[in-house]
Amino acid sequence: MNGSGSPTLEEVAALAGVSRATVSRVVNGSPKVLPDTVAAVEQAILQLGYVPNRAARALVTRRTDSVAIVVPEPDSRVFSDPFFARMLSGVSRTLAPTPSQLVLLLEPAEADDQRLLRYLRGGHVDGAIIISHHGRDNILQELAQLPLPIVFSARPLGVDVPVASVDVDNVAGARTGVQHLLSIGRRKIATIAGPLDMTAGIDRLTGYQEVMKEAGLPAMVAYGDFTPDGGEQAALRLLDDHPDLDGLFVASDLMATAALRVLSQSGRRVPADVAVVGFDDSVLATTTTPKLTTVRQPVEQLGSRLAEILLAKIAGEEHTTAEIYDTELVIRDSA
Amino acid sequence: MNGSGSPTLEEVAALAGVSRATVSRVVNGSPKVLPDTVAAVEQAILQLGYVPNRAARALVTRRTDSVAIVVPEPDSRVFSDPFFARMLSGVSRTLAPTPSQLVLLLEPAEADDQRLLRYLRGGHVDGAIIISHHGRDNILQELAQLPLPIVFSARPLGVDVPVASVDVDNVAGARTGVQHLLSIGRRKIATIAGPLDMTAGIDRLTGYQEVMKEAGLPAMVAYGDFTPDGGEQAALRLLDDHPDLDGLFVASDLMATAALRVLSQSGRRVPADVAVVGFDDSVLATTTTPKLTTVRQPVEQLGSRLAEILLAKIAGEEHTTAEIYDTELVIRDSA
DNA sequence: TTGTACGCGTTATCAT
DNA sequence: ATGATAACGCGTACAA
Repeated sequence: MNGSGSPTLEEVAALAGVSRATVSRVVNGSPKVLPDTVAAVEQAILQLGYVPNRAARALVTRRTDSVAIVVPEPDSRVFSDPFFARMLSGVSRTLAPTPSQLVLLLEPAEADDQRLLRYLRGGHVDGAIIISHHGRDNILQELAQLPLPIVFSARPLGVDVPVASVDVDNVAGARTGVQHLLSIGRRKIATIAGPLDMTAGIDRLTGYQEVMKEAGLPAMVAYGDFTPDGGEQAALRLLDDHPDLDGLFVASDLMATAALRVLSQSGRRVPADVAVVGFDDSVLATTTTPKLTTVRQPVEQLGSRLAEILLAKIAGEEHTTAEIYDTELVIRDSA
Repeated sequence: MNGSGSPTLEEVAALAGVSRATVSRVVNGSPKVLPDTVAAVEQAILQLGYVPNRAARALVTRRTDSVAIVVPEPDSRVFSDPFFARMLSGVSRTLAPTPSQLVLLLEPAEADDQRLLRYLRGGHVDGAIIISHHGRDNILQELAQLPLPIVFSARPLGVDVPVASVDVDNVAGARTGVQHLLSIGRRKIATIAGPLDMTAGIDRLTGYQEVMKEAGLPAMVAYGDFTPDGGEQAALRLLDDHPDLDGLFVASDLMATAALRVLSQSGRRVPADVAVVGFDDSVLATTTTPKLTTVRQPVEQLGSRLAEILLAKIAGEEHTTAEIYDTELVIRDSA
């Protein structure tokens, strides 16, 4: 026993009557150790409750067995959206059976980008997953160029080097949603789009615009910022400008919930007067009245895949492609 | 430069023309270093982009500068509730200015408790925050007895040793909510309680029962599991058993949203026919129709305080008391 | 004030 | 198959 209470390799070796090296081999599953020796060592490990010292190991292997999940967003919007928790859940699920631990790097207050970059460059983690929504400054570009395995949760805006990323097909998802509104007979279809400094905002708007154009219908757009407040403002503007609209495609469930409320308060029935389609299929979608018809993104799966790719990159594989996953229309009561 | 690309103390020393030890002193802010020397060293550090190797440092200091946030819940309910993200945000906020990193320990699949305990005992982190909702098995008891600074996010059920914990006054919060229903003239007040293996479930029910008893009114209770589905089932049962109820106190916003929907579908108007009060003040509360009146818990603050206490314990302070924070009634449209 | 020298617990190389 | 032994990068008595 050393001072800190944890037994060391040395002590296990002494108890098992072998050398440090042999114990190390057993711990790391080396094939060339006599079964008898293995048994003796394992017995000693059990008896002492030995746990390898990660710091010592990291020092020599130059691997930390930990990966970072980075949220380089100074504002707390990320947290109010259930999206983030689902992502985390997915990442964690594929990391669980590996030795890798999840280190959370958040930028809660004013952006101290240099600190973040220093940390990532300092060899404290083996790789990083970037959950970023905005193309803020050029932090994404700097992250992309780090000499460290990195994957992005969405095609990072304004980055001109090839990166690995995982995302849903936002354009196609939006198309599905708008087409559904068309298919149930709506013609005066407006959209509440997300901010244009996020790929999700841009692409979902594009999908809406494409379908409307193909149908020969005029586009009606208001912008929100993916928050309930933003959704509310946008919905009010829309009703003001186009009181006769009969369909509404909203770029996120969080904003859609607010829109539903605004519609209801304006005396409109959903879906009878105005049919509403959201985007995400978050927990929120089933808490509204009526339940929200929405475009589901498989967020947990994205997170899971993100982790898989990162692990592969850490293992040395090249990977600089954008993986795109399909969305799925979930029809409930609002459209 | 060594193989990994990061410069070492040695290289900084060479460039600055001093010894390793002196550089180390500068890095760690030792007071007795000549200003000139400090300047020279800092210049060298900057020039080389030196970052201390955390593994090497941890090896000798026996501190890891990282704390764990542990969610020993095998099911994913934690993630569907915005509560968790807010907690994380609070913890992260007070950790940000410190050197400590946040390590996330989740138990996504079947509980591998021993693995978790081994990890925590292995000196990989300096301390841990336990976010636990259930009194599952005796994992909490085992955690509480670990030779490691630990704080709990709520008074842990079934633990008979003194522990440090932070929570809101759930009894008082529930009382406030129910009293509000009384104050607006409701007399047939039911509750949707949480599960009785969580302190939040028990205490909020207690608060409800106390107030009802004091008012000489009969209690009407249905149980949910803090999910929307559970809330829906409970609401249906309640309406079935007590079709004439005019007030409803729901132990969580997530369940309350479902209850609102059930009430609406049953043809009842909220708050005209039935007034509803939730608990949490999560993002959900403003997404419903009508907006939810609810008992706010300062979740970010709890997380923040949790981190503060943990840091203090790591620094050597004793701390085994339960800190209780106040809730606040947020009156919106549902009651 | 600064430098020397040792030890932290592990892996990896090289003998045996 | 196993055992010495040398790194890994850093902090810190102890010396100077």
